[in-house]
Amino acid sequence: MEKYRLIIADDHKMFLDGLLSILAQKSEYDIVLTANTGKNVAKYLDINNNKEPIDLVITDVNMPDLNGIELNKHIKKLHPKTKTLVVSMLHDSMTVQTLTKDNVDGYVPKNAEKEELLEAIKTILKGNKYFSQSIKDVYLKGMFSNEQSLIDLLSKREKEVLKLIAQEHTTQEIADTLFLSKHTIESYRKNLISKLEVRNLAGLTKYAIKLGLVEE
Amino acid sequence: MEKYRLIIADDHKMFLDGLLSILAQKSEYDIVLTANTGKNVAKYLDINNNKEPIDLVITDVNMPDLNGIELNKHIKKLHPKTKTLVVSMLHDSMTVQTLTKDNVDGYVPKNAEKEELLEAIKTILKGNKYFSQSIKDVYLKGMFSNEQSLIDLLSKREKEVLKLIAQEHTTQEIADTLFLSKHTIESYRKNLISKLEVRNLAGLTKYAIKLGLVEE
DNA sequence: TAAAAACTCTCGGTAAACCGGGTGTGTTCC
DNA sequence: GGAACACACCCGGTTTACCGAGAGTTTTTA
Repeated sequence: MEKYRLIIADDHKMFLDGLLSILAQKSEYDIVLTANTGKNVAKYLDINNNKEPIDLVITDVNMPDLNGIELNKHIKKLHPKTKTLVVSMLHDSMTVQTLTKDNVDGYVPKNAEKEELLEAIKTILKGNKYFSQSIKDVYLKGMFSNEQSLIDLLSKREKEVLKLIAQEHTTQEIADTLFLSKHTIESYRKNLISKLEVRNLAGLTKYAIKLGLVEE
Repeated sequence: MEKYRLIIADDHKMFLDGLLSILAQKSEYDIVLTANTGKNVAKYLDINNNKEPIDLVITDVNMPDLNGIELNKHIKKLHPKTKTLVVSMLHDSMTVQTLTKDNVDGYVPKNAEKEELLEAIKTILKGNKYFSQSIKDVYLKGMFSNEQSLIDLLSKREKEVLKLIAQEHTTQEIADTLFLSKHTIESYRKNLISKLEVRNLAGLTKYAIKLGLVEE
């Protein structure tokens, strides 16, 4: 019998060990590689995938170097035959939306039962997609809420300004930094407040964090 | 041979399954209960601990209902013979400081090897403490950095005001809410900005998030 | 019990943010 | 080829935030 070839990527070793324990009981899976960064997975695929293709990469979202979102993008672009399953503890609508947009094959939260994980793996290897109900909920909620397509709600310039705002710079400072008029930055502030439906700088800052523009 | 009686609490079922797989291989441990909230653990201990004492509770920090910090506090107060081991993915200095202050018996990050976890469990059951090197680092860094004892840097009232500030309320609104003078709230703003060494509302908001006073 | 902190309040002034309305470019996409 | 949008800019006016420099009261703690 031909075994399915899997890769697991997660920077929490204990979780990785746990996953390994679970999958090791299943004879049909061959864990080719475990990694704690996305980069290691990408590197492996880039070198070896043509000779011995990988069927499925199971990955976390948060990882150093190359996170799950980037890793998925990389795989879908350069190794389209390799399936991807995201297993993550964070499942905000933005992450879910980005990943589905990037054609991820499945998404299961870490608080799922192991049975569901096995079901997801099986489904994906058959060529179908698998998303946990909670992920679907988040996705739909995101679609119809004010957070709708938060990703491209803001233009590049707006994000740039928002970042500086959240970094505690004043309008004047930002204007100087970007070689723009103070009035321009003031316009951006207005637009941001209205677009993001917040009241003031506090709301803007929270959004900047949510968008990953600034560190907490 | 008398088996050690353990409880595991984590709201990520997959991690829980993983931990179970790892510990099930060891005959000396008896997993009496697994829980996905701190409350369930507390409840179990309160009812059964006198009859059949639990030797060790392994717990995550982030859980609904009753988190790891609160759970540890509860155990140390009402069930002092029961040891506690925190296994968590977040290990900011504040959390570590609070837990050590509350006399936790050990702290291991989730990205530790399973061997280390088993070592930690063994050490604690012998009556000693176990902290991973990375946790010690965080603790020491926290001691000597400007984040020093962030926990009690702010008074209760200051935290209350900071929370409202980060929730996008104006000074006047906060004054009305707390039945205080507008001037008082302005004083708080000033003190907070100076204490937290930030420049404006953006910085305050970020701190409020860091302190867990507001949602992102 | 005395000192330290926390909590409350005052005032006067400046700087910055926020609001509502605009104008005009260029690009992108049906 | 026109609508939609990003991008850049302008203005007057109001509100809020921020700064400095205080002071009195209660509560906690050494």
